[in-house]
Amino acid sequence: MAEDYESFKLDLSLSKTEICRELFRENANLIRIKKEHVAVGNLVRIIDSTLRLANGGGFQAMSLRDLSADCGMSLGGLYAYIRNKDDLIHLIQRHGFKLTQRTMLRYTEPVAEPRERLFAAIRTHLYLSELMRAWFYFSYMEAKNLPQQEKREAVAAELAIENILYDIIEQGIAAGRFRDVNARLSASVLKAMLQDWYLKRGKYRRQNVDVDTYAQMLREMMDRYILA
Amino acid sequence: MAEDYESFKLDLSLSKTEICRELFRENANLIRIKKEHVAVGNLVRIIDSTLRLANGGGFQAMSLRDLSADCGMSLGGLYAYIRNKDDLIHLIQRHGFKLTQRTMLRYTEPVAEPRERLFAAIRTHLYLSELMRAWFYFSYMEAKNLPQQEKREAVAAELAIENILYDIIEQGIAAGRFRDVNARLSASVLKAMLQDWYLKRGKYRRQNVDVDTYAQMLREMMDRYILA
DNA sequence: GTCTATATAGGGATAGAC
DNA sequence: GTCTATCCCTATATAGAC
Repeated sequence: MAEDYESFKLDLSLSKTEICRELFRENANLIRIKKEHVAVGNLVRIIDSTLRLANGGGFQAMSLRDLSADCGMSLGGLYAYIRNKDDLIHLIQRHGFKLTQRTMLRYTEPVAEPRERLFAAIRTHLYLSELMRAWFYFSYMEAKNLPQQEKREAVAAELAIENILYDIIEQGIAAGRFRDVNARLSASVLKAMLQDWYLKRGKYRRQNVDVDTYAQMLREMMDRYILA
Repeated sequence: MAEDYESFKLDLSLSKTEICRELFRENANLIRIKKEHVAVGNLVRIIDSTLRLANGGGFQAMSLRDLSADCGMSLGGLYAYIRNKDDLIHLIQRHGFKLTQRTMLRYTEPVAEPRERLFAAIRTHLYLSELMRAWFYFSYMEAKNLPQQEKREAVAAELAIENILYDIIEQGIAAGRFRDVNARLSASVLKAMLQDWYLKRGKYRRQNVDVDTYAQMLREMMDRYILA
């Protein structure tokens, strides 16, 4: 994979428009607008505004009037893209998880050596969350406010990401490259450190820690903990 | 300090009533009820319900009508304890930070040896968050929904807790017991792992990981990362 | 496909009885 | 010190014009 964050960005070349285009195609049944170029352009603004407003004061506190004002669309117009307010969370979350899982696999599967593979996983997660900070933050913070069924989906999706880490660690242990640690628990605390990167972004900026520095820190931590 | 979680609980002997008694005394100017035994009893129920309801679906989504029904008090009666809904967050958060900081210092300051002192900090944080899980979870999740001024207070309070970890690590480096790591960054990621304990409590329960197992895991991680 | 106007419900907060 | 009744506002969601 790419050597640093800037190369990763170029390699992935993931624009807001492209993200929303895929999101539109996945949810064509739900969205009443049929012309792709119209729908995608509006979705970009709707989601952009949702993330900004909700990450500021919480999703519940953001009224659809606030949202429509911020994204430059009328209140009635919004309802051509969603059936109700909660659809917005679901839309954003589901696509985020899908994208994360796919990207994690794309950059880890080609790497055979366990230690490098784990590092690739660490970097991919950090890089992607750096690129889509607001998206990740929103998904994390609003997960608990979902209705039962969708909450379970969200928990399951989170677990799927964690399982990618778990599998790498297990594989490393089986290959004798890693010590015989508790792989599940190791994956969990690694995940906690990965998530802190987007949850406390401001703090790390104040510390002058950039994403590659943070990645190196986690690599060293895991190396020391886990290498045979 | 105590050897395990159960001994810690006995040593600290912190009941809901005692927590709310102190909270009442600190906020006597704000609370209109003057008889301590009356006020404390009601505060216990109010806060208990607030934590349960807000941790379920978010603080904004919890109406004061829900709250009054849950805690068995009338809507009008509630307003003798708070001036407005946001007071509830502030009340809970401020006292939580105070209690955490005091408890952390109480159990770490007597320990001179850096490695043991760091372990004492780890265990105290985990134990306290185990004892007051709902409280910690609430404080974390609702911090971002506070108005500017109070949000800054919350960030500062969080930093004060992190600084306790930072100071211990710095001290260990100065004493030559720890490697010359980035102390600030080390404290930050340690904090992330400590917080994951109360943020993902359900996950760890499903893994059959109890608080002392988790504490040992973090001790080993930090040992391997930081020992000279 | 997007708008304005509006229906309907439920929110926070207060007044004043007990 | 606690309750009931109520004020007033803003929320989500929809109807129907353009």
